[in-house]
Amino acid sequence: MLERDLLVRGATIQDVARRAGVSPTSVSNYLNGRVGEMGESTRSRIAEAISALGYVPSAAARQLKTGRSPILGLLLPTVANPFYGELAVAIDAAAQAVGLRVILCNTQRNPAREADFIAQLVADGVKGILAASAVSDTQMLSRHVERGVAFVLLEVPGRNPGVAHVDSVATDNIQAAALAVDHLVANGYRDIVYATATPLTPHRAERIEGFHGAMRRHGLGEGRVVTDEFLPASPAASGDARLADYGRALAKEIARMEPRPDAVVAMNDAIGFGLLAGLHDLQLHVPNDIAVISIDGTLLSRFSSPQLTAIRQPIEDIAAAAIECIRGRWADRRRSGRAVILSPVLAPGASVRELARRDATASSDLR
Amino acid sequence: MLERDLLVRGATIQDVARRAGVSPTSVSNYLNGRVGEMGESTRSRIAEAISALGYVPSAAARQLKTGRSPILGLLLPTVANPFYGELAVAIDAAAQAVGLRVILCNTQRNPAREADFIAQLVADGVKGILAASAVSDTQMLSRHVERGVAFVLLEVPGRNPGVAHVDSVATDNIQAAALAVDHLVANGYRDIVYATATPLTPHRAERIEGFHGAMRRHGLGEGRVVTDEFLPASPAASGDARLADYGRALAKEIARMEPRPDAVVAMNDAIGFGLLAGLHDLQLHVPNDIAVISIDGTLLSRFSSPQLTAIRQPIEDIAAAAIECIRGRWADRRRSGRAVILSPVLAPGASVRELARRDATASSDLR
DNA sequence: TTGAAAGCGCTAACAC
DNA sequence: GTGTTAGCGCTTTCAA
Repeated sequence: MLERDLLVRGATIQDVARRAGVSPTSVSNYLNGRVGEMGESTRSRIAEAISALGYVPSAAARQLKTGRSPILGLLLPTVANPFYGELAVAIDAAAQAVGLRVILCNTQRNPAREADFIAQLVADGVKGILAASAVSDTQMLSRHVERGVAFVLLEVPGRNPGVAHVDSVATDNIQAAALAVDHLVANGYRDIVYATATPLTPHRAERIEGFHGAMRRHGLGEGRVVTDEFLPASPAASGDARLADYGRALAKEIARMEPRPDAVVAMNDAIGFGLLAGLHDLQLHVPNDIAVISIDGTLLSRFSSPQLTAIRQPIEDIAAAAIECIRGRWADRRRSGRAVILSPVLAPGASVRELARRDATASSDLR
Repeated sequence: MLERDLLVRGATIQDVARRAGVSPTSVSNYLNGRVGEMGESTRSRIAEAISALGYVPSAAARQLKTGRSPILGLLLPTVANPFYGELAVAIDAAAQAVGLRVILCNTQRNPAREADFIAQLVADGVKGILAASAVSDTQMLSRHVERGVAFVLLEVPGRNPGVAHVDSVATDNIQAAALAVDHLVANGYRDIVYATATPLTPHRAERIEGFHGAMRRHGLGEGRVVTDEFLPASPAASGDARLADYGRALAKEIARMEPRPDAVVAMNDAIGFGLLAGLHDLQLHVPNDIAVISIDGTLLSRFSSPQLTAIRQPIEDIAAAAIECIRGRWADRRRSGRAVILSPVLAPGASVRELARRDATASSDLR
């Protein structure tokens, strides 16, 4: 009868204590790793009782008592977008590694959904929120921060979340675009254009800025930017499929330019993808007639033909830094806000012709 | 002082009751929608107090008391795979619609991770788990089911989860492959091959079965299957990128066949994608020289050039059915297990030449 | 080194 | 209609 009860309801810390012939306090100490000053026999009897009863501590009770929760909220536009999908996987893994779980919130870039999600998460007792979807309502943000919720803003443009005690982690967009240009210039390309979609979000604007800066630095002028102002603003949900079509349209525009550029930097993989398709339709060979390099370097860039050369965001590092920020703030709520800016890296593909393929292993062996 | 305390700690149901001049019971009733037999003034005073205090009920306390939790666990291989990404978005939306949240668990198809995730979820008090990653340990499964956790198995091959009181939702794989063949035959293609990757999981085997069946039904013999037995089993994590390369290799094999087939059905979008790339490399035009149709119909299929014609899994319906199953089982733990099999649909693209494009609107108007 | 007891915030009997 | 009360399972002083 009692056995049966335990089976259905689950054993409690009391049951374990009774079976081990100790007090609930000792079991609690055991569970929380305070085994240093505990008798050997006590410890082993507790261990036996726990496994015999199949005891699992109740997270709800623990949370009610401590006010802490091992669950994080992750807000992003949509994991159907491969970039955010990869980011979600990396964050899930980084969270797991330190015993945290992640609630997924696909906001579809809708501020109302975003606010709803945050309210729910807070009601659920979540004490850490990672937001890759721009949190627009800074008042609400700081209200939650006051109440002890740690926020990390991901992929925010600019270097400042604008709210006290909020951290941020982002890839250096300016550097990303610059790296793309550097790679092209290093391989003999000179007439480089930048292909971007509208609207020019701050995020996208930064990449353009990086492009112009790098071109100037190489003494190649400002550099031309190709964009299609006439494309109607796409509904957020289907935005991604649109971007590829859009890249295809941009390919036509680029092919018509006089003189025709010899390389193009794409705002992201989807645009790069579309460019590849469009250039192919126009019988232009990549990379012999024109090179393409894209920013982001998601899984998607591995699917194209030729495989896209890309500037890859360090997704794993972003994830690790974000989790680190959350835990740091839990440890010290009052520490000042920090902005972590990470460097992107070149992910070689086959859409840029390389002058000399340097043999990294050999040269480092020689030194 | 008290004000300040409320700000930091959050108001409780007691605070609300005191401010409204009623008992906690009434507030609880109000919160849980039992407002039918409640005085008008009581109700409005509670509402005022709640908003004045910014009161948010504690999910932990509620869960501790009721044993229920508004959070579901979602196990899948990885949301970096666009198919699972889309599935996750659909499930998140369906869950949101009925006030539930979703914890994301990327198992990478690793049984150990899977078991860990489930143990954690159960410890968190989660009472509903959706698993698109095959749950192999049926003993563990039924143990949790005994304790009141509702399970829904997603995309399981075959019609039977094999555990009592467990539901399943899946697309009809046999029908999916058959639909692909039907569409090709209806458009004049006869010599059709099926391109698949190894290992032949039950899931993949069903699609092959559907292919053979449809070919026979059309009097076209068994139909040939192309596969590359020599490809080493790929590590789960990078499996997706590999599949595209694999499709590219299969294209060569298909081009070499005597006689050369005029159409190919791809096991999934990634393979279809690779085929497109490989056929392009071989100077074969799609769909003029050879048609390609893929199964799944994810966002990915919209990115290719030409856009892939695909048999699309009804992802939104899968999500809705899954959430429905969970709630149904919560309502009646003892109801018998059910298997929901959903039909896929044709998603037209440009990789199959269509004999006659029928004008659906016109014909339906005439009838 | 271990135990007793209070209470986290909520819900659900059960009184009034 | 509304209020009183007893826990849900855990952690954490404080005592022994």
